Amino acid sequence: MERPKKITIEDVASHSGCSKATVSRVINHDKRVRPETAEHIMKSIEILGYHPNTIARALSGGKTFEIAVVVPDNWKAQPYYIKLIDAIEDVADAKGYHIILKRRKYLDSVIDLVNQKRIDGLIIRNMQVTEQDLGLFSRMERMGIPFILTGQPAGDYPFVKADNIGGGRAVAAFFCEMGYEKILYISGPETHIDSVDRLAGLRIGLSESRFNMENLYIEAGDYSKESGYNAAKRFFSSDKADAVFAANDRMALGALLYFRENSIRVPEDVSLAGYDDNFFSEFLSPPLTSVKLPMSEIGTIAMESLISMIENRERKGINMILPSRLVKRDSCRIKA
Amino acid sequence: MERPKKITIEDVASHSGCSKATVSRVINHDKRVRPETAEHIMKSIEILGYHPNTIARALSGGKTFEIAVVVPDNWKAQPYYIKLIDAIEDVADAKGYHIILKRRKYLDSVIDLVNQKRIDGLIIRNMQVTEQDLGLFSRMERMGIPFILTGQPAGDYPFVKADNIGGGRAVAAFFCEMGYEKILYISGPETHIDSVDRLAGLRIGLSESRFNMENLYIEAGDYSKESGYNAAKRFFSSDKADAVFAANDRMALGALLYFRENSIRVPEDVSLAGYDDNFFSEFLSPPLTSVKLPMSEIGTIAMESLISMIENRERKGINMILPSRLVKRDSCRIKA
DNA sequence: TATTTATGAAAAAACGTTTCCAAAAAAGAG
DNA sequence: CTCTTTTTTGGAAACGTTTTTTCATAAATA
Repeated sequence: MERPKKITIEDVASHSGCSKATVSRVINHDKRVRPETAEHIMKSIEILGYHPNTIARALSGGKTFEIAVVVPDNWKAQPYYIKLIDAIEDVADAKGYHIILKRRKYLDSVIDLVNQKRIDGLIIRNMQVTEQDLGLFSRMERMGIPFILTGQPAGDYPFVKADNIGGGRAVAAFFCEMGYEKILYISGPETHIDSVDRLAGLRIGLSESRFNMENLYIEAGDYSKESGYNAAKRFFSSDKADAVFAANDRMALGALLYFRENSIRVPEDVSLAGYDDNFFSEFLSPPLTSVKLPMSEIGTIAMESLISMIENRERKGINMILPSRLVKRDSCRIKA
Repeated sequence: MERPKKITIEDVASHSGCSKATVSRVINHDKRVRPETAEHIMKSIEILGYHPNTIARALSGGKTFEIAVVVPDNWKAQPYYIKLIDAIEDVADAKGYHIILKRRKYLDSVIDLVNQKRIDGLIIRNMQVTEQDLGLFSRMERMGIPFILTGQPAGDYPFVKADNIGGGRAVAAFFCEMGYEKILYISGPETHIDSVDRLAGLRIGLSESRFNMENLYIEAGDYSKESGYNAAKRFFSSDKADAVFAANDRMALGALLYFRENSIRVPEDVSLAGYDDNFFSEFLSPPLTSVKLPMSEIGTIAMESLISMIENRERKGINMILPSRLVKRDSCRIKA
């Protein structure tokens, strides 16, 4: 149980014959210290193996080098969040930051962290914007704690998000290229901007290819596997289409299950595409065509931007929309 | 940019007419303060809306209420880690702790946190034990920072892990029940204790059911999908078996792909089981029989135990092995 | 009644930084 | 060489707690 005897700034001061103040200035790269003095102190630091105590630093009004990352409660359902977090951590570590992970349900505890100034900033993955969110946002703004949204933009706070319109458009272009003439879109909840944007993109892309809009049908879902199943059932029990585009992969999976149960072959009888490029998509049979979200890029850019806001006391953060990529797999086939 | 004026212990002291020391004692439930005084102070705290500053607390030698959770570099491949983390966070939040997430590759930064006493404890998911790990473990022990392993036990440090032997045994019992008489085990890396344990469990279970051990075959893999594919290919190109048990789901998936390519029907021609009950297992066709790891339970117990070590200054942590559960799905069928 | 012992509360020291302010040293101007 | 300006440095306060020490009062013992 040996106590290795903490080396403090005091020790460095006495060893180098300077004052604590000067040593502090040296470690913080304050330019108003004579170069020779600085070098001398650096040597002492080296010899003693001194490392500044970050807690004391934080107390004295400095930074904590911790940021919070808030993910949705059910992030388990979307393993791509791991990519987001990994990217954030990569940037964070390079700059000496640590990340505190929080699910949305524990927002109260995040608010505590903010009030206590225990974090230098936040990255929030918000799928919708509640009153509580807005309260938190404005409080953070008042307290001067920077944050970045990586889900839905809100107010004019900084955000980094995926281009859902572009994704829908890419699917449309692909569908037209494959010769589909009758298309079913399975939507998410009406209030959910992602689903709305994807549909908007789909419409834009279809128009661009002179698709006859009367042959675009829409069934409502709620992002769940079951709702995808039911949407497919509602439509296909009395009708048929060349292709189905679901607003997310889980609904696409639901539709796939319906097709399988009813001997509708994919892609021979109907082509199918989803969105998110969820973990399981490539393992389905047939592997599912989907749109891959740029989660790594979002994480990287969000974190870089956040750090820049923290370190340069920038008030204004970025607004950025990153392109998504269509991943073509066997669930779509050219129409004969 | 209004500064809401921080309320400190000083304010509470003057408002209540007591000293900072007494207020501090009240917040920390020190019993040597007269109940009436305590109540009076509590009222002041209530009125002023005082919340102790955790950074100052930490500096003054107290706890930080932060713990680090270390996951493997490629945790992305194993989405069940999210369950582990969620369970840890649930317990943590209830007790007022925050979790700092770190991948194994950033262990240096974890060591910094330890040296600075910026965390009260750690939960480490370690798949193997390196020199660097052992160094960290012994340093933490010297510094009196509690930690718990949730992967491989090492030294006699506390751990919580899944029962791999029991899982293998359950598969064996199930296989015998289904009437399989010739079985292929696709192993993981030889050095990997999980795979070894699963095989050991398989052997135990088979013996218990008087299986003829000469009909147990083994092909080596390395946990990757490709290695599963190749293992299946090596064996089935010149032989056949009633059932295949892969040491993890990804290899089972690889085998499944081989079978599909070679028109070997699952489960009609061969039954298949994996391990981990990975996210995609239930979405395969056929859905894959697998062994589900008790990740939530591991997380809960690890965190509860860690907190108990932290708060009671317990030296000795727990050693615990939690049962795994066989999840039967359509990839296995009774042998005619 | 005088002396010791508990008990409750205040004052002060400690934790390790940063930063403000003033003093000292160096540099520049005349 | 003196006076002013600028640069560099040191002392001390501040950050908000916990903890140790000290002190006073009330209760208990002699």
